[in-house]
Amino acid sequence: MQIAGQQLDLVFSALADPTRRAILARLATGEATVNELVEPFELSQPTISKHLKVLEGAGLVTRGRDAQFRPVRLNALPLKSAAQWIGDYRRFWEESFDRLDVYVSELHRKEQQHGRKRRRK
Amino acid sequence: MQIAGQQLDLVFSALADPTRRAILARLATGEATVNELVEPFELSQPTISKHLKVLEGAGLVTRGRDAQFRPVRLNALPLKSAAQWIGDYRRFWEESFDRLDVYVSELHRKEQQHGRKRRRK
DNA sequence: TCTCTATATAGCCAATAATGAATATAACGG
DNA sequence: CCGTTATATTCATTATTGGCTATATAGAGA
Repeated sequence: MQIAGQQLDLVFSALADPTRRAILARLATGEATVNELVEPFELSQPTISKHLKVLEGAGLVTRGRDAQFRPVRLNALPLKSAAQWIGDYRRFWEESFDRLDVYVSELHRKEQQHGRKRRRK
Repeated sequence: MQIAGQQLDLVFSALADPTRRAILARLATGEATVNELVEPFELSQPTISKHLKVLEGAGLVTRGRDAQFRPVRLNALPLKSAAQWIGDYRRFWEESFDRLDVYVSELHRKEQQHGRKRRRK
């Protein structure tokens, strides 16, 4: 989990920034140069380059080379792992399972209350 | 996107830590007290409490009250938004679309090369 | 009330991350 | 070779994070 988890660390933390998510959204419409990615934002070019480095570190984009251009391309594969991880929790948000779960575990908790108090360190 | 995006910021950055993901995994088996969550880790209780605060801030867990216990419960709903966001990219990782896409956009890029050079600031 | 137990808060530290300004590199066009 | 464009790197600054220890609070139970 530590070894495989590192990939998830990188992906999730890359996704935790709205600028980076916007960059990915833009790349979903096709590859772009750095300057094309700078334009829509009020951020400086170095700032965007840095965000791109983070995305690249997470494997979410790849860079090409074309003269002085370094076209940026979406690579969605790491999102698959993220989607799979989250997918394991789908049953917890689907159906009105949520409230039922709360209710059941509430009962369970109350049943265990006595045991809990007895728990030794 | 900024307003709705903040929720995603919180969720993704909460998920970006392996300890917090492990806590969620544990909670998927049922609610737990703070001390029960501390045990499996080599981390101090305050550290776990801090992680719980982050998870709570992202809406991923809720806290109850039961005497001196503050049972922690999974709330997977925010994961739904995260799953939806990621889901928009599914088509990019499914099929062997990836390599094809790269190839196509490579061609496209080369076709546009001349136009790119002419681009004015 | 006194003493456990469970949990939270505060304060501190080291490591990392984000931001902006300035500069460097790299490749084209002439 | 020169000038221009595209992008990266460097620095300095500041903010955030994750961990710790020590202490505080809150409730149970004797």
